[in-house]
Amino acid sequence: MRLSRYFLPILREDPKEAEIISHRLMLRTGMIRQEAAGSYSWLPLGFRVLKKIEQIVREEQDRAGALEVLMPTLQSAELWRKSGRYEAYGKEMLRFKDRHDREMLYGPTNEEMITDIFRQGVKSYRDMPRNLYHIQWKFRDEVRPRFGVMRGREFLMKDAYSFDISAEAGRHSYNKMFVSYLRTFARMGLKAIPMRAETGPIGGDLSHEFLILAKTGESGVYFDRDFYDMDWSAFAIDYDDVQAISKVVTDFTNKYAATEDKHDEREFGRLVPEGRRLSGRGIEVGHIFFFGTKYSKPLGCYVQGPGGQQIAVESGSYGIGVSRLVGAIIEASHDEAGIIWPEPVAPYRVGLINLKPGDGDTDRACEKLYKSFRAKKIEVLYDDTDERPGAKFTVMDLVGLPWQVIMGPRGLKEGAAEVKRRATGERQSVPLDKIFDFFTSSGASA
RNA sequence: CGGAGCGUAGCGCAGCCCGGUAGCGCACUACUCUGGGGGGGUAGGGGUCGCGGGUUCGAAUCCCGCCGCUCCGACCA
Repeated sequence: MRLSRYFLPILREDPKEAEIISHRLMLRTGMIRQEAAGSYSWLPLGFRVLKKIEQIVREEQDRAGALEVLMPTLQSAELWRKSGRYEAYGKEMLRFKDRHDREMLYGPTNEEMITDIFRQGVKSYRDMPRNLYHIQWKFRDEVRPRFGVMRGREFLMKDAYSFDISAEAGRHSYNKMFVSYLRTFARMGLKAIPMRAETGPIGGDLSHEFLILAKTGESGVYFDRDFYDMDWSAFAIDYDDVQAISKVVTDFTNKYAATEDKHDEREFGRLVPEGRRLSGRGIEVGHIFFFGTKYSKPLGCYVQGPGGQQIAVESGSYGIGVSRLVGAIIEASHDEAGIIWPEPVAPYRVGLINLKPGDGDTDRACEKLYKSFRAKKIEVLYDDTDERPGAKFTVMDLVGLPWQVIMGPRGLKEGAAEVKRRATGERQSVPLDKIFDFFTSSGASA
């Protein structure tokens, strides 16, 4: 993409409402625009990142055997009455009436609807287990939206729902999601620590939150330093291998990690040696629950077992805050100059900078580079504008693309471009005919 | 929902106390000097002063009501 044809409304000054860094940077780089309290439009740059995160989530859900569906944002009150949550959910649920005076709501979550879908489609234990998920906009009328997309009222969430014939089988479904979450966050360059959690209005007794550490996190967290030394990448595990999956979960849950609501100072002291006790702030990016028959029973979701008996389905639900992750990643990865995108979620991999737009030779050289990048499927944002002649600040640093290829008359004379790595600031001169080797070899991998 | 505060150009703000019909910086447009990183010069464009009512000869400014937004606490992907 050429910057001269892009929609990138950069702000030179910090909008006053943005208190935390991710919100500031998202507004300043023109990723989002606020429409109302806790409600944002996603502009081209931000939307690309959102889509990348969504795609990673999707791939890992699919890998774990979940099946993607899409349920509507609007639901009727009827099902929620059956589960008893229509009254229980409170003012967070946005309610309204349609033209026929039917009570409707904008879905804050989908346990009722998916349970009804499953109930209608599956009658036999032979069709179990199943896990259905969708990635859809939710609305929760938060008392106090804040922190940009981190606590919006309208947000994009991946929610998966598992259906099993027994609690034991359900436990494996839960474990699969647990492991897939570790993989999902790791692919985005995040270490999301699973912590024992409150179950809140979803209900159930088995639940973990996944939190990433950030100074601006909303929850206090206490955990064992050992988490840092664990292998966060090697989860090439067969999801049907019940033992192996269970072992990963055990490894990640038998170390102490708790949010402040669940924190027990005495246990912390007993289980974790002093030198390994860490505390800080965390951002919740995922939350998984196993709630058994809490919804299947009131909603009449039963299947026939091998002996012909009716069995209430055992379920769990598994959420990832997709839009929140955009902010969370920035919280975890930025410096004074701006965002530092981890490669897998970066809106573009390379920023190509023409230092002297209008100069024929330089223009031609940059143009050639730009076209070659595109031909090689390397995502590139080409700054071909003539907006900031004497600038000390760079849009590219602010926007935080992993790599910058800087090209000017001097480089042209030397037959080389300067390649800058955003994360470290390290620069090197790369001969023009070696540029693509550079970006396809391991030298330029994340 | 309790407490605090703010709505004036795209963004950041001044003007309001002491009423006289709107200003600054950045951004934007044109020309120009520039050019290894928020640069300089000249000339410009852009505002229902959140909305409604009231007081007044006259309201951004005073009074009443409403709406929106932000921050601090209790709740949450």
